[in-house]
Amino acid sequence: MSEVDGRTERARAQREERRAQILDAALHVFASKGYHAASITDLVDAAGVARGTFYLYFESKNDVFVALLDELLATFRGSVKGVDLSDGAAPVDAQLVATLVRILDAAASSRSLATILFRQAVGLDAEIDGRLSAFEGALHFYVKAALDRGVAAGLLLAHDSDVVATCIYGSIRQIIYRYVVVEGDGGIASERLARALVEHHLRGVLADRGHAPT
Amino acid sequence: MSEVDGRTERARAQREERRAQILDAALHVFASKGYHAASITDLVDAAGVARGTFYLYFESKNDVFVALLDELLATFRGSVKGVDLSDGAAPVDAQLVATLVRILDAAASSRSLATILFRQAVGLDAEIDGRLSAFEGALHFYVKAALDRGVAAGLLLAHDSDVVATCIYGSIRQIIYRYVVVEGDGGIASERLARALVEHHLRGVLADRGHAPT
Amino acid sequence: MSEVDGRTERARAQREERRAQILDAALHVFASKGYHAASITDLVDAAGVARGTFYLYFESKNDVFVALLDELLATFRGSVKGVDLSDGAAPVDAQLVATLVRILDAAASSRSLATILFRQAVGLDAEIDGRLSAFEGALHFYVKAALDRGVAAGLLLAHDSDVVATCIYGSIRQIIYRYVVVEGDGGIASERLARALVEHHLRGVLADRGHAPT
Amino acid sequence: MSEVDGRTERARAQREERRAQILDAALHVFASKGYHAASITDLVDAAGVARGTFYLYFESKNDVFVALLDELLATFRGSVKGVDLSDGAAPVDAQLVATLVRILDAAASSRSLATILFRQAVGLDAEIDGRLSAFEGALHFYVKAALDRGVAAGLLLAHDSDVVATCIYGSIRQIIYRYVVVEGDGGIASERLARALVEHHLRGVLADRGHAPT
DNA sequence: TATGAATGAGGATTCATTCAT
DNA sequence: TATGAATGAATCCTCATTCAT
Repeated sequence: MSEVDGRTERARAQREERRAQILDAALHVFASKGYHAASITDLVDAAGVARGTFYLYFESKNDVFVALLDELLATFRGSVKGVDLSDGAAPVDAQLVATLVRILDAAASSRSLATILFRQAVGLDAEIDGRLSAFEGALHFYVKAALDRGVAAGLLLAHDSDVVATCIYGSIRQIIYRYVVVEGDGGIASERLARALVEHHLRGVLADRGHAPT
Repeated sequence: MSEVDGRTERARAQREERRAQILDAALHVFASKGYHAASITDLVDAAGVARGTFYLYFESKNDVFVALLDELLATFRGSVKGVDLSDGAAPVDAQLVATLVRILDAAASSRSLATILFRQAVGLDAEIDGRLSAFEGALHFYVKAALDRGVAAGLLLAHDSDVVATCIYGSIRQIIYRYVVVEGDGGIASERLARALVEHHLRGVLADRGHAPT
Repeated sequence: MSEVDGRTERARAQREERRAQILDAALHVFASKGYHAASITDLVDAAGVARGTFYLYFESKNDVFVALLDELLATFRGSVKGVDLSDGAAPVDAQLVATLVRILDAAASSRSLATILFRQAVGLDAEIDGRLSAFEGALHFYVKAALDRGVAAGLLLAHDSDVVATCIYGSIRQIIYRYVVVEGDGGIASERLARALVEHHLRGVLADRGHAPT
Repeated sequence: MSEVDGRTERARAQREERRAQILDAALHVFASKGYHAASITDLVDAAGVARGTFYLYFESKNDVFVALLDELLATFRGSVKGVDLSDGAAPVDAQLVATLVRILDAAASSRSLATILFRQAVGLDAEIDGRLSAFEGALHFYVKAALDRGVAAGLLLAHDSDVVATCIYGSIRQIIYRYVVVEGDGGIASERLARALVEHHLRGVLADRGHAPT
C-alpha cells in the first residue's frame, strides 16, 4: 500500500518537475523573443522535450503563457499589504516604503517574468488582457483605498483621489519598468527607489513648502 | 514642361492620397484588432485596394505600423514645449499644465493611434521597440531637464531627479492610458486632469504642508 | 466596357479551370489511395499547385471530396427516368433496361468516382454519410415507386414491395460494384447486364413457371 | 510439473481474457465512432487498460480491427450451409430460407460487428480489403454454385448465373445493411425477410406468370 | 499603376507507437 | 506483465509576400 502511495507520489513529483522544466524554459524564451515570435519549436527546444510532451502539460502556447502570468501576478499580490493606521503601528510612510520594497524585490527576482508582463502581455488575447486589467484594477484600487483612508484620517490631502491614485500607480509601474526591466540586470536599489517614490508622492517637488520643509 | 510638371504633381498628389487612404484604414484596423490579429487581408479590405497595391505603398505590414507610429510620435513631440523661466513668462505651473493639456488633447484626438501605441506597440520587433524607447527616453529627458532647471532656479526640490522624472513620466503615461485609451470614448477633461497631475507632483499628498496649503 | 467584361469573363473561366484541375487530380488521388490515406500534400502534388492554392478553391480536404461526390450523384440522378405506363410508351421492361444502361454507363464513364463512392465514402463524416444516405434513399424510393405503380397497374406482383425494392437496389449496387468498380477496366457490357438484371427481377430463377417459360 | 502446467494454463487463460476484454471494447468503440475516428486512447479507455498494455496484445490499431473482422467473417461462414438436393432432403426453398435466417440472425446478434463491416471496413488498407474481397468472393461462389446445381437439376433457370449470383448476393447484402445495420436496433423479422427474399429471387415480380408470359 | 491569383515557408497540434520503470 | 509518460513524424491550414497580367 505504502508502495503504491510511494509510486503515485513519486509520479506526481516527477510530473510537477517536468511541468516546471517546461515553464522555466518558456519563461526565458518568452522573455527574450516575445510571445508571438516564440514558436512551439522554440519552447520545446529550450525545454529539451519532444513536441508532444509539451502538449501533455499544457494545452497550447497561450496556456503556458497564462500559467507564467498567473505566477507573477500571485507574486505581486503577495507583496502588497494594507496600511495599518492604528496607534502602535509603524509610521505610514515606512509601511508604504516596505510594501514598495517588497514589490520591487519581487519584480527584480522575477525579472524575466516582469519583462514579459511589461513588454509582451498586452494585446495578446481577451483572456490575458482581462487578467492584466483585473490585476491593474486591483492595484489601482489598493492605492486609492490607502489614499482615501489617509484623507479620512486627516493625514493626506487629495482633491481628486482617483487621478492621484492613477498617478501613483503609473509611477510604480514606470519605476519597475525602468529600473527592473530595462536597467535591472545588476540588481536594484529597491530601498532607495521606494523611499524616493514615497517621498515624492507625499511632498511633491515644490520648493516653497511653507516654513518646515523636510 | 509645365504640363509634365503638372502631371507629375498630380501623380504625386494621387500617390499621397492613396497612401493616406491605406494608412487611415490601417489605423482603424490595428486599433480594433491589434497588430498580430490584423492580417494583410484586413488592411486591404478596409482600404478598398488590392493586395498588390498595398505593397506598392508599403514594404510590409510592419512598415505601415511604423509609419503610423511615427505619425503619433510626431504629434506628441509637437505638443511638448520647453518651460520658460524668464521674468515675463507665464507661471511655471501654468506652462506645465498647458503642455500637458496639449499632450492629452493630442492623444485624445488620435485615440486609435494612442490605443495602438499603448496596447500593441511593445514587443513587436527590434525596430519598433527602438523607436518607442527613443521616444520614451526623449520624454523622460524633457521632464528631467525641466526638473533640473527648476531645481537650479531654486523653485523645485528633488533629491533624485532621475527617479522623480521617472515617476512623472509614468504618471503621464498612466493618465493617458486610463483616461484616453480605456475610458476616453466620450472625450476627456484634459484641463482638469492636467491641473490635478501638475498639482500632485508639485505638492504631493501630505496634509501637513506647513502654514500655507494650496 | 466590353474589355472589362472580357477580362472578368476570362478570369472566371481561368478560375473554373483551376478548380477543375484540382478536382481532377483529387479524383485520381482519392480513387487510388482512398480518402484517409490521401494527404493535402498528395492532392496538391498531383494537381501541380502550391498548398495555398488548394485552399483558394476548397476549404478543406473534406470539401473537395464532397464536391466530387456531388458530381457523381448528379450524374446518377440524371440517368434515372421514371417509367411511362401510358399506351403509346415503350414496353416497361425496355424502359427499365434503358434506365439501367444509362446508370451503368454513367458509372463506367466515371469509374474513379464510382470507386470512391463504393470504397471510400462511407463512414467519413456526418455530412458525407448524410448525402450518401439521402442518395440511397432516393434510389430506393424510385425503385419502390416504380414497383408500386406496376402492382397498381396489375402488371407486377410484390407481396412486400419494400423488401423487394431493397433487393433490387442491392442488386444494382452490387452489379455496379462488381462489373464497373472491380472488373470494369476494359469497359462493360451494360446492355447485357441491364437485360439480365431486369429479366431476373421480373421472372426469378424458378424453372417451373407455368407452360411457357422464356 | 502439473503445478507448472497449472500456472501456465492459468496464465494463458488470463491472457485470453485480457485479449477478449480489449477486443470487446474495441468492438463498441469502432462501431460507434468508426475506425479512423477511434483513437488508441478511446480503445484503451474503453478497455480499462494502459496504453502499453494494448500493445502487449495487439500489434497495432489495424491489428485489432482485423481480429474483429475475422470474428465476424467466421460467424457468417458458420451460418452458410450447402443445399441438399437428395431425395429425402427438405425442399430447396426451405433450405435457402433456413440459411438466410441463420445469416440474418448472425448479423443481428453481432450488429456492432456488422455495422463495422458495412460502414468502415472498406478502403482501410490492402490487407483488410483483401480479406473482405475474399469473403465476398466466397459468398458469391456459394450462391453461384447453388444456382448452378439447381440449373443442372432442372429446378432453376438462369441464363447468366454469374450476373444472377451477383444480384442475389447484392440483395442479401442490402437486406442486411438496411434491416440490420440501419434499422435493426429493435430486432429483426429474419424469417419474414428471408422468405420474401427467396420468394422474390425464385419467382420475380412479373404478375402474368401463368399461361401467358410476356 | 492596379490587380488578385499563386506561392510555400512556417505555424500549431495530433496520435500511433515505444520504452523505462 | 502492466504502466503511462515520452516521442516526433506527419497533418492540416494560414498568411505575408510576389508577380504575371
